[in-house]
Amino acid sequence: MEKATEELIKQTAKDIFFRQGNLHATTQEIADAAGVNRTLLNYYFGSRDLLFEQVYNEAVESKRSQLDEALAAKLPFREKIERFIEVYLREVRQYPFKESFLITEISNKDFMQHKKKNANLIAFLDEIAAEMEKGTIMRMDPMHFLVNLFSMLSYPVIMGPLYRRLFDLSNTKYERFIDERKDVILKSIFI
Amino acid sequence: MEKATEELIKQTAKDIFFRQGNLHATTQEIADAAGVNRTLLNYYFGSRDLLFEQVYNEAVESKRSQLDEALAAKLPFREKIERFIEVYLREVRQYPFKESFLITEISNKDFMQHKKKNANLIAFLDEIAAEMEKGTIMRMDPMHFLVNLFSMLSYPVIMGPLYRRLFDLSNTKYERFIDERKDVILKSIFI
DNA sequence: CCAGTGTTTAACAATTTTGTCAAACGCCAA
DNA sequence: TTGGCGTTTGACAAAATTGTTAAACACTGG
Repeated sequence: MEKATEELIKQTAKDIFFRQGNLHATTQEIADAAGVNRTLLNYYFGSRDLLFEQVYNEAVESKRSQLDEALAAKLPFREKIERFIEVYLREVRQYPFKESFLITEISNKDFMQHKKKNANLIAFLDEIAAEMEKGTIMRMDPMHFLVNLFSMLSYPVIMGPLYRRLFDLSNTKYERFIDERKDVILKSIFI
Repeated sequence: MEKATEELIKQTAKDIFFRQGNLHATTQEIADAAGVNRTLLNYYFGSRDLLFEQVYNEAVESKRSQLDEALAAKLPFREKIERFIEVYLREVRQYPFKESFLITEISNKDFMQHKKKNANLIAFLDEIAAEMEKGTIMRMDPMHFLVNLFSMLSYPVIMGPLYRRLFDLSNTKYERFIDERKDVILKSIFI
């Protein structure tokens, strides 16, 4: 019942994919980084693809539950948004390549179980609509409101490496830039 | 001087990477899709990596020039933004995985030539600042304004496959959703 | 027509990556 | 201590991917 190694391998893989951004790492690279024999990947996960599948599914699931949790919090609307931004930014800065990995993998694989439409999400969309009635945020399809929020949060971090070059920014400058995002987003969203 | 085949191969590669989203396509897959012998990839490009490098560089360059062109247009601010949104949306819908490809490749390679900071970009940032003075858009660091715009444009398309699953949306529904983005973004940006 | 030049192909070789298996190891319980 | 069981390892095999070469081909200019 020694799950430590299995977990170590999986965590190492996630670190390589999500943090270092080495999106086509080989099993050898993962094993080396974890300090174990490559055979163990097959022993515990069967094959490279199955390891990827597991990592992928857990990443999607963690994203989903993270979103769920944030949306279900018993807080006033604005605070809820603020907390969500903080949580999301922290996560996306820790694992800047997580969403990129999901995108590169989603095209190939088709193993995501189709779950029922999220109840918390529906409730939160209503909450957004109510807030529009109150006039604290702009009127639009609540779905667009949510997507705007996600976009402004994720995109600058995901595309950091690209825009740093496109705009010729230094790393420290870009770091500072990301730090400012929370306030910018709040100002952009609330009237 | 028969450049047709070389071009065919390169275009096919771009189609596979940027449109189909097969971000780790093999040389064989590319050759098959182009209907040519795999050896030609080596004949024209030397190696797989050099082909990737060329595709990558051209993608970055096209993005840069597309941006440049839009920013340099002699148009009133709002129309300039509108046109930019249209051009960008058309591009990003035609090649939804282009930016994802750039992100997955940028980490490995280091072959991008470092160009001087874009003059048009600087001019446009001033233009944005002037517009804030006029009060037609919200006050913030012009860089953030630009990033907000990029984010709201790109992210929903890039992450389409993911959020379609996360939110359990049908394809046609998501298509319609993207269609609405232009108006939503304009409403979100202009006061 | 013919030589020459650039293009394309098939067969082969090399490399890289993944998968398998039997044996060795370590640890706990009988 | 020893037998058993899950874990780990190294050596090997298989598969997949990329790179190379010589020859066939096609076309053009002389």
